[in-house]
Amino acid sequence: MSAVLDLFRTQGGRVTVSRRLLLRCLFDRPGHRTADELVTAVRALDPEVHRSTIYRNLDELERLGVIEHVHLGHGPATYHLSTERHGHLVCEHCGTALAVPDGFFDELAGTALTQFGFQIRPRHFAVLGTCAACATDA
Amino acid sequence: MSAVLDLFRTQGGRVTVSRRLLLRCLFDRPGHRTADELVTAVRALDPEVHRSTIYRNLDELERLGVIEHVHLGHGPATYHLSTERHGHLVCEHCGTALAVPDGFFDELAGTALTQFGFQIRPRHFAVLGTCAACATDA
DNA sequence: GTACCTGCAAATCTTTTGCACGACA
DNA sequence: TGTCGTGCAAAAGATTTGCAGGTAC
Repeated sequence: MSAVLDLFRTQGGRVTVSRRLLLRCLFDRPGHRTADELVTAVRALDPEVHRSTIYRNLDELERLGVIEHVHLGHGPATYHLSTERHGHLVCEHCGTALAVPDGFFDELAGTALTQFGFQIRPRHFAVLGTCAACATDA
Repeated sequence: MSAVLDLFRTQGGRVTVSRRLLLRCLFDRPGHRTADELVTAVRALDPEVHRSTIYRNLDELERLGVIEHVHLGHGPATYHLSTERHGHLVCEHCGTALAVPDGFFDELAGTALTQFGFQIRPRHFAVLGTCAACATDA
């Protein structure tokens, strides 16, 4: 985490209260969090931090490669540390998000590359479908 | 197309001007169109049709299975006839959407099912990445 | 001191909703 | 004639932006 603060400094940026708090929230409880959840979390530490500041800092952290955002379905984007890299299967019926290992998309990546010369980045959007539990219900 | 109009009738619905025009636009020029593009297209035929009516009719057509919407990236959803079923690879750099055959995701679907009991519906979100042209540029 | 960051308010963009009127069957 | 669809206006939800003041370095 202090490595990230250095990253801000070396890129000509500044280390500020809101950036420190946002990073603390991201590192303290890993996983996917929406911008709104992060606003709540940061404001629990300092109610002065403004929503738009958090959006701006999330953008900045993404530009620096520290975090990524993914879309688990309709609704807001979710942010997570780049170190937690995995794909997602999201059930359209119950909303459950299933984390899948990084290698899950390897076959697909190979096919895309050989057939179309296309390098996929398969984690940005979740793959929707029906989970085992909901399939047996139906 | 008249089959769809019958579908409206048999489901207890009505055939109206705006529904007729929306269907004409969808059938006349196939491919992905955003709601906004469809609003423009329908209004070229009848300027009275309201934006919200088109959204409501798109929902209804999707419920009837006539159309589907997909997300090709950030930005608005795109709608297309269910008969044009194919996945998409969207280049993050140039925005080009590459249509891929329906079988493209078969391997992934098998893996998801055997490993997680999860039935994927892989066409709802595009797969992002870098297309061949942009990869050689970089 | 100065460039960068922030709070604030307001705008943006896409989509949804409540309501009263009008039209299809 | 009764129900369903529509236009309208307004709200909703997520995110972005212009600006003027404040702060890290």
